[in-house]
Amino acid sequence: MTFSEENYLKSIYSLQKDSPKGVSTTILAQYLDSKPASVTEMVKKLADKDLVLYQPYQGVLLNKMGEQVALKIIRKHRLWETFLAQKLDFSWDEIHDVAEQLEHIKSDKLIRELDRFLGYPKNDPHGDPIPDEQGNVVKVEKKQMSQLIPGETGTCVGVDDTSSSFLQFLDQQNIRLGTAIEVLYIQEFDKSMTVKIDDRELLLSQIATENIYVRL
Amino acid sequence: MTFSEENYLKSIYSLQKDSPKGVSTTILAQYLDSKPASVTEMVKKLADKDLVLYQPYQGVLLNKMGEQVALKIIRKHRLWETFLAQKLDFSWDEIHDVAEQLEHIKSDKLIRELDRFLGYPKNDPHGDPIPDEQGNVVKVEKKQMSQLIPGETGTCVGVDDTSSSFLQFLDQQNIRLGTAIEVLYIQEFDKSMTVKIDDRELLLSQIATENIYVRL
DNA sequence: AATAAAGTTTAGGCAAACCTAAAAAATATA
DNA sequence: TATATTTTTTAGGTTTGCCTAAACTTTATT
Repeated sequence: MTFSEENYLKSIYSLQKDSPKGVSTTILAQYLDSKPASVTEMVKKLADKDLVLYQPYQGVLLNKMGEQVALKIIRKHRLWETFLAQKLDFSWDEIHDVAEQLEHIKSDKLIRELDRFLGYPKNDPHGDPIPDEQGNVVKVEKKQMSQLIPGETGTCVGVDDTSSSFLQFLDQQNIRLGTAIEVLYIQEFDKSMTVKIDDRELLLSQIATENIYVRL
Repeated sequence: MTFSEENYLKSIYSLQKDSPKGVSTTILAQYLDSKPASVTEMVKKLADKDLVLYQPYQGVLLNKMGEQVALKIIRKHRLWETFLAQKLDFSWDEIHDVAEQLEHIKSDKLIRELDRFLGYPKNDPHGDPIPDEQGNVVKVEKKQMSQLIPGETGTCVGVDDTSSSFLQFLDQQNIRLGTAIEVLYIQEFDKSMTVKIDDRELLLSQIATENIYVRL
C-alpha cells in the first residue's frame, strides 16, 4: 500500500458521507489537489485491488476492505494528532500537516504502543473520535453551532474547516474543545451570532458558526 | 529532498569513515540493497545538487552541505529511536525499522519538540551520540570489546551489528548500555572470551566481542 | 607490459503517479 | 427532443527511482 493509495482511501472515506451514491472524480481531484484524469487512473487501480467500488462515470465508493484500511489510517492520523498536541505542545493549527506525514508510518506495534502511551484517548484534539483497532468509530451527537437558537448553550466538540487561519482564529478567541458557548443573539441580515464565552461577549460570522460543532 | 536521496546521504555518511578516499558504487549498492547502476545514477543527481563530490570511477564523498543534511537525518533517526525505546517500550531490536521510516518526517518544530520532550538526550539507545541542531557530534572514546585483555573491565556503550538477531541475543544475555563487563579469560584458538556480567560468567564468541563497543 | 578480472558507467526499459489535450458520455438547456 | 455544456475517460507524455545487459575503466595477475 503506497502513500498515495492511502491518501485516496482516506479522502474517499471523508467525501462519501456527502456523496453516498458515489464520489466524483472532480470532487476527489479537488480534495486531493490533483486532476480528474489522475484520479480516474488511481481509482481504477484501487478497484483492481478490491478496495473500492467503481463504475465508470458513476463515481467511487469504499467497500468493506477499503473502509477498514481507511479507518486504520484515520486511527493513526488522530492518534498522532493527539500526541503532537498533548506531548509536544503543538497548537491546533500546526498539527495537521505533520500528522498527515506520520499517519503513513507502517508498524502495528508502534500504533498500539502510542495508543497506550497516550492513555487510550477517545477523541483527537479536533474533537473527532479515534477508531479502535477493529475500526469501530463512536458517532458523536453534534450539530453546527449555526443551528443553535438564542438562549441555548453548547459545548465545542470539533470543527469542520481545519485550515490554519481558522484554527488560529479560534485560538485567539479562546475557543477550544470543551469550551462552553451560549448564544445571546442572532443578527437577522447576516446570521452572525453574538455569543458568550468565559463571560466575554463575542461576535461570530455565519461562516465561523457553520464550521464549529457543538454538543448540547 | 526525497526519501531516497536522504537514504543515500545517510549511507554515504556511514560508509565514508571506512573509505575516506571515496565510497564505491558497489559498496553503496550493497549497503542500500540496490544495484551499482542505480547508485551511479543517484550519485550523479546528488552531485548536480551539490551535496556530494563525485568523480566517475573514483567513488563518492559528502561535501559540507551533504554532511549537514546527513547529520540532520541521523539526528532525527536517533531521537526517534530514543523515543521508541524510552516512551513506547520498544526493545533494542525492534527500534531500527520504525526509526528508519520516522527519520524522513519533515518538520523542524517536530524534531525540536521531540528533543525537548525526551529531555535533550545525548545518546540513542544503541549508545550512538545524537547530533545537535547545528550538526555537531560528540565523538565517544570507544573500542571493540575484542581489544580488551583479561583483567580489564569495560562499560558497554554501543554495538556495530544492529541486526535483530544480534540485538535479541544481547537482550537475552542481559547486555545493554551501561552494563559493566569484565574480561576473565580469552581462548587462544578462537579468541572467544569468558566474561563476567552481573556476577554471571558468560562465553562470548569473537564475532560477538567485535560487535560490542566498550568504554574503559 | 600485456592480458585477465573486477568494478563502473551507459543505454535502454519498466512501474508509479502525476500531467495535458482530445474523445466520449452524461447532464442541462433551449 | 435536439443541442450545448459539463464531466469523465482515454491517449500519450513526464519524472523519479529502480532494473538488466553491454560497453568501458581500473586494478590485478602473469
